[in-house]
Amino acid sequence: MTDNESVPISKKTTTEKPAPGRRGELLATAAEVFAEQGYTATTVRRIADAAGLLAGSLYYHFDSKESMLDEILSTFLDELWAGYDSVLAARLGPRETLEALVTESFREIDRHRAAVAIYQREAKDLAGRPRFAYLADSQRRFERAWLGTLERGVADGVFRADLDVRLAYRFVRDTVWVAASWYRPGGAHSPEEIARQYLSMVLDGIAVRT
Amino acid sequence: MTDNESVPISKKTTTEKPAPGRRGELLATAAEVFAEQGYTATTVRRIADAAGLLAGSLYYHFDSKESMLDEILSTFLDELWAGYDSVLAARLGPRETLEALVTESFREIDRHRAAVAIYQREAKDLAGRPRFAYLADSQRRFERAWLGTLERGVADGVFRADLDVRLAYRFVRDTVWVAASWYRPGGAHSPEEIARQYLSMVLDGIAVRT
DNA sequence: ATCCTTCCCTAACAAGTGTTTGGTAGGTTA
DNA sequence: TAACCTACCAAACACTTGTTAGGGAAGGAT
Repeated sequence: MTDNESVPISKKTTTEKPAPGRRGELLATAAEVFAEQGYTATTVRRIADAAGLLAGSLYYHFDSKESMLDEILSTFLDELWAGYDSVLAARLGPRETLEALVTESFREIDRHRAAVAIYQREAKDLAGRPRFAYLADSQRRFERAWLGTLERGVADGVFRADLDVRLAYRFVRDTVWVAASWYRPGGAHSPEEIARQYLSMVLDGIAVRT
Repeated sequence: MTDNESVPISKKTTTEKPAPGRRGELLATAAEVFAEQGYTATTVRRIADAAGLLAGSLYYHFDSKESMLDEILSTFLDELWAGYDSVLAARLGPRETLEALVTESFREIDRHRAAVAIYQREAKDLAGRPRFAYLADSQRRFERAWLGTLERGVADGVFRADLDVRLAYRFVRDTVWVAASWYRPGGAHSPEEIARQYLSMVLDGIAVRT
């Protein structure tokens, strides 16, 4: 069911974000380890190992293990919503909006692969805690954006009306974001190419038209 | 067609598996907690709490926490492959095989929701450990079944040839199994109904045909 | 009445957890 | 030169983790 392309943890080969200073480097390393092993399964000693320092030294840069996770997720979500908002602000038609959202999503996966993987794994549990309330907020905004686009498309007659819209929403949402679990930046396909193929499947299906 | 293979109705309120005796009850409870919080994040004391006994008492029934996970996953996979194999043995056409596999998958999600969720979350990490080598085996069989069906369909001209088959495989696979993260048995839709709608989207797309 | 099986409890163990404290080497600034 | 800041280490802290050992209550079988 799931792929098993485990990548050995290296010290500095992260293709991740342009990190400002040491703090950013450590965050990128932590994100990589979190994504690979899960948040709770990851010990601060493991992060320190991967970063080349001792566990206690991490606390010079961060308050706690949880605050690392917090900063990783909130940074990602800020950038995600910057992209989404500019798409939504363009007020395109439903189909064009969907296409733009999907493409933007794959670009985010390309840039924040680790953060997306962490989000996928842990968001459901974390959303309950007060500190991570913004995750639940984000989920609601997310649903409004996608579900609204789908409903508008059904009303305009560009999306099929014989489908459960809510089911279609989860379908589209999941198909896009689970890609973070197998996607590796610098692979065979660019984010835009993957988005194009995904959109082709979601919009027109994989069956030959008769 | 409907398998009324006389499954003994347990007196517990869990809609999960038919549990033989106390051991099965405990396994079902553990699966529920694992699915909710993740395996490593779950303490044996938490499982014991949910089951109404003390942590140490679990070790009368099981060797270790890991063996609980093992039994949950292997039991699920055994049943999954029983279903898949009978589908594959029927040697239907590519499209019919795909439909049958998807439908069977949603039935498995319906019956083993917790186990599927655990599998989704942890399989990637576990597959490396020798004890869970069967997870990697299962992944390979899985890929062969789905990818083979898709390739056969392309060769037969029933599936589109202009798509990356490997991408399509991951697309179909993921769309089906991530449903375990939101599906709740006894909800508005039956497994068969969800399968029908998913298949409609995967095969024909969500866009209106022009 | 005795034995045996099933099931659980109490109490502890060693290892690992996130985190704190005090110290220090090296570069930058005053 | 002296003071200061950055980035780290070494060593410990209180706590939680999975797990074990020994014992006992209930009930059916002999």
